[in-house]
Amino acid sequence: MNRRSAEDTRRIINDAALTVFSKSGYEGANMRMIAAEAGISVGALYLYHRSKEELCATVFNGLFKEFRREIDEKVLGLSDPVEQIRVYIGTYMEMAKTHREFIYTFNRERGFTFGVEWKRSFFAELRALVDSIIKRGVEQGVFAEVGKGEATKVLVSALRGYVVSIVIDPENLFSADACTDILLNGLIKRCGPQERADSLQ
Amino acid sequence: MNRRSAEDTRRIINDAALTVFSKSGYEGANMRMIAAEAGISVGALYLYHRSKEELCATVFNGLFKEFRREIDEKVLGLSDPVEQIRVYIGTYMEMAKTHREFIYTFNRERGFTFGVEWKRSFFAELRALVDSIIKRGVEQGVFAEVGKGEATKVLVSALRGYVVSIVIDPENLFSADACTDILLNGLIKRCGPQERADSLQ
DNA sequence: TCTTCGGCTGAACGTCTGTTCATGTGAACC
DNA sequence: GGTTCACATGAACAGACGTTCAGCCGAAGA
Repeated sequence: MNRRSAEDTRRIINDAALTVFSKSGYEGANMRMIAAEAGISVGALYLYHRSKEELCATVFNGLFKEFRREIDEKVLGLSDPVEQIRVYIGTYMEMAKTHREFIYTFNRERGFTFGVEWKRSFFAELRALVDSIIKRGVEQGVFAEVGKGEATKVLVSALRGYVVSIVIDPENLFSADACTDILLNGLIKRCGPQERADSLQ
Repeated sequence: MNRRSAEDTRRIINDAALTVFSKSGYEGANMRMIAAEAGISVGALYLYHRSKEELCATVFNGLFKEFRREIDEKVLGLSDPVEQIRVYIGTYMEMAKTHREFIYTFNRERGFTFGVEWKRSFFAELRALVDSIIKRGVEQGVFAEVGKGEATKVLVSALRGYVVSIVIDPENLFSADACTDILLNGLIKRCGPQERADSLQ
């Protein structure tokens, strides 16, 4: 039954691994589960990947690149910082919902310590992107300056918390519009002539 | 060497369990580690707790009560909603830093599925508290109304994301003041006569 | 001194894990 | 038909885990 090419098998394994890791986490998943999901033997996994770690790393790297590409594609073309923030938030939330568990797993899993370096650069890149958006907004006089990059961190944290909520507390999910509204306009009621920017509800 | 009373041993075990679970997570921790930390034998653990699950549940429940008590004590006495939000954020962040890993572990750990019910009620209670603060603020005309409880969810998520950052991305930590400022006043620059409320920087 | 008993020990057990390796299989070429 | 080779198998291994249990220890009462 060696119909399949090595290339096909590799893809099948990667897909199965993504499915299983997403459903069970890194430590919760085991090689037998992945093999079963791929309809393949345990031994075959080791023909394509040196170890569980390396398999997980491969899957993660693919997902990261996809995420980064999509965010860049949608955000970098826009010129209005307000719009950029809105789209960033929307895209992030969409991606998070699509890859729910895996993103969360890779954020958390203790056993997945080898990915630390990638995580750092991943977060750093995303933060740098948001940072540049906000900085430009400040220069244009649209955004207020809050601390040194503190606004970026709060925004990043809100989205990070959103991912957590997806997995463990769905009741806490909010809409992208509401999130954008609050981060842009704040909770305090504005009573001056200045209206809430882009009030969407 | 049976100097100690059962009560003392029970306390020693709970303390050790908190330490080990915090450091290694639920799945990462094992009974031998907890026994070693407590200076006790593995068997003794089972004289006081039926299983690893039950031990973790005990530790978690204690921490939850402490957390809830402290939040209530500091927030409920205040009358100004703005001040309540500020103190809530500050207290939450302080508690999170103190119990870093454990809070995060209990938020996440897949192996810790049995605590799901407690988690739900824990989150529900905290959300209800914030919700009531914001609702009162809206009634008093201090806060703008955003969706149905959406503001609460964004605030909760920002703090939840803060906890995540503590553990996996310390570079993303922000100050309580900055967080309060952004959630209250938003990112958009206010150019009317209305100043940023309680601007702290 | 002997018995009882609360408190404790840690080797042993069964199960599950990541990984290996001797072996099988079928297509493609000689 | 025979050989080669890429692809694949799954029983077996070594280690780690949660849990158990036969037994130890020292104080207190008889």
